[in-house]
Amino acid sequence: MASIRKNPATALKVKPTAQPVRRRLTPTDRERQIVDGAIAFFSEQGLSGQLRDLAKQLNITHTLLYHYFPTKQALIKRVYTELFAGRWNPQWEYLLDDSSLTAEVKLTRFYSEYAAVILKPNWVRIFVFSGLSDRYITDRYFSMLREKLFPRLVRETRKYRGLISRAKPSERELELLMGLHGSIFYMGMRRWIYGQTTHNAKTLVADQDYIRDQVLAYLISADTVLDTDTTYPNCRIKIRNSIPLTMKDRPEWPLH
Amino acid sequence: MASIRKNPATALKVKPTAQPVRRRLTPTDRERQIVDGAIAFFSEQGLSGQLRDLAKQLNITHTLLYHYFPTKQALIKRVYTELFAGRWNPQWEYLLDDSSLTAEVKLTRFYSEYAAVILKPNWVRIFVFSGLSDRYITDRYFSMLREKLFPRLVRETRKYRGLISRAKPSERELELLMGLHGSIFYMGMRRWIYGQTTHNAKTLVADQDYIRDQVLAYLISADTVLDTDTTYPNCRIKIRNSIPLTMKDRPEWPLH
DNA sequence: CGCATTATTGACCAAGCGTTAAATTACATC
DNA sequence: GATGTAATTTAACGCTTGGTCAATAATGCG
Repeated sequence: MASIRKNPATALKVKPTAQPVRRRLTPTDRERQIVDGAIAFFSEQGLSGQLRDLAKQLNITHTLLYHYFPTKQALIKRVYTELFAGRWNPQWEYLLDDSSLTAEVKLTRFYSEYAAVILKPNWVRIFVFSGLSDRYITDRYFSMLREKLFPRLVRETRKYRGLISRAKPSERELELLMGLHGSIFYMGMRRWIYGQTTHNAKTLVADQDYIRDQVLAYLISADTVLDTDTTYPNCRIKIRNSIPLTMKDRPEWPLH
Repeated sequence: MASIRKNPATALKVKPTAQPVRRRLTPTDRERQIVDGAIAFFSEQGLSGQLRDLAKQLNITHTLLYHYFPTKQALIKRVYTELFAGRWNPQWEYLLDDSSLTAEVKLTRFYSEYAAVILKPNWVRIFVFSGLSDRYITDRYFSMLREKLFPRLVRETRKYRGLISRAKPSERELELLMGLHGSIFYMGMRRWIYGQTTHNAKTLVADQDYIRDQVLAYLISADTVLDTDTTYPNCRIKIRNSIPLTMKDRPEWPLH
């Protein structure tokens, strides 16, 4: 009896009859079920998914949703906070501040753990859905990254390059860093938005190798690329003049 | 008279009165106007944007859309082909095959031109919209890239590294390459989905510098990183054992 | 058991959707 | 200027949407 109340979901599964006599959960359980269901539902259907479909998926009527959330927006906002807020691990900041570790180790370790948290279908899809609509979550999230993450990464990159500047990160340093950050987020894009790679047991291991590659690529190139000038407009990197960027001077090739 | 028929749009603009007596375009012009408007509209509102709003934006009734496109899906499909098909420049393949240019030059030049084509709000947003919905366009597009672009880039990367292998690109080579590709696409994400950077006159120039940085970062690191093993599962890169990837062994830090 | 509480539901609404068909009206041609 | 063609609009349908509210029934408690 008590077990039924504590875990109604499993209690239901032992009754395979088609009769849907599954009602009156405790408010806490029902709300939990709704939020979890909403996360899965919206990440699949997008934020414009219909409440009736979500309710059907939960085996309840859509009106019950309004008993727990006054409006659809409120439910979405709840999904946001549930999925994004509180998933930032404060220990990451201490990890990146740990002076006993090298930059390679810190960046690789951080991005491995970070990727394990964010590279999930719900996270990636709802994040992008938000970016495409009102940017409610993306705006908040990036301001958090700009405050807590990017400065630390730039600092570590400088340390790796042998610099000890405390100056504000230059546009160029940040842009190069966004290359690393983007290349890792792009893993999630390919996997959960473009549906390209299959996610099997070996994936997690391969992810760490991939991330290490990308981190090393970033650090190595930061050492080389950034050692020329500080800002883009006056970039004097030597290859600049050797690469004609327009196609005008290229002769007409025969087409297929 | 004839000029009015040939370019009704401009003829309308000289009449600033609020009276909307702008009707009866030639079918070609109207269809053109609808398609262009739909591209702008759907990239803004998403593919679930309402036809009535699109029509209002075009100063026509939404039913007129059905005179030119039998269904909304047909209009969307038209937007797809208009926006993505035919924007791949065949000359890019010749550029990448040109044996008189170095890999740095070719990759930088290619990605600069490529970015100028795809890093536009319509392109990026509709592309991602498609990936989130039925993947109609993204599937086709990536299979095109896999056929025409990625093999060439891997080949050039090998040439840059001093290799002359004609072997099928390894998973690791491709993954590292996706880092480059993703870092450039991520420019579009940040700009047109996250709405982060403002697009001013200097942006195009800065883009080229950014792309050059990313290409160099990729090539430099490919030379270093890939010079260890060929596949991820057996990667023997020395840093591997020196980076403990889990946080378990890290002592508990004091939280804020 | 009986009662009060409240989780849950069914019926309903107004607005908005894609879509269709018929009615209008702008224009080319004679 | 009259006429036929067809571009365009008006009107309307059936359906779905987010949201409301009174009615219902499952549960805890005395």
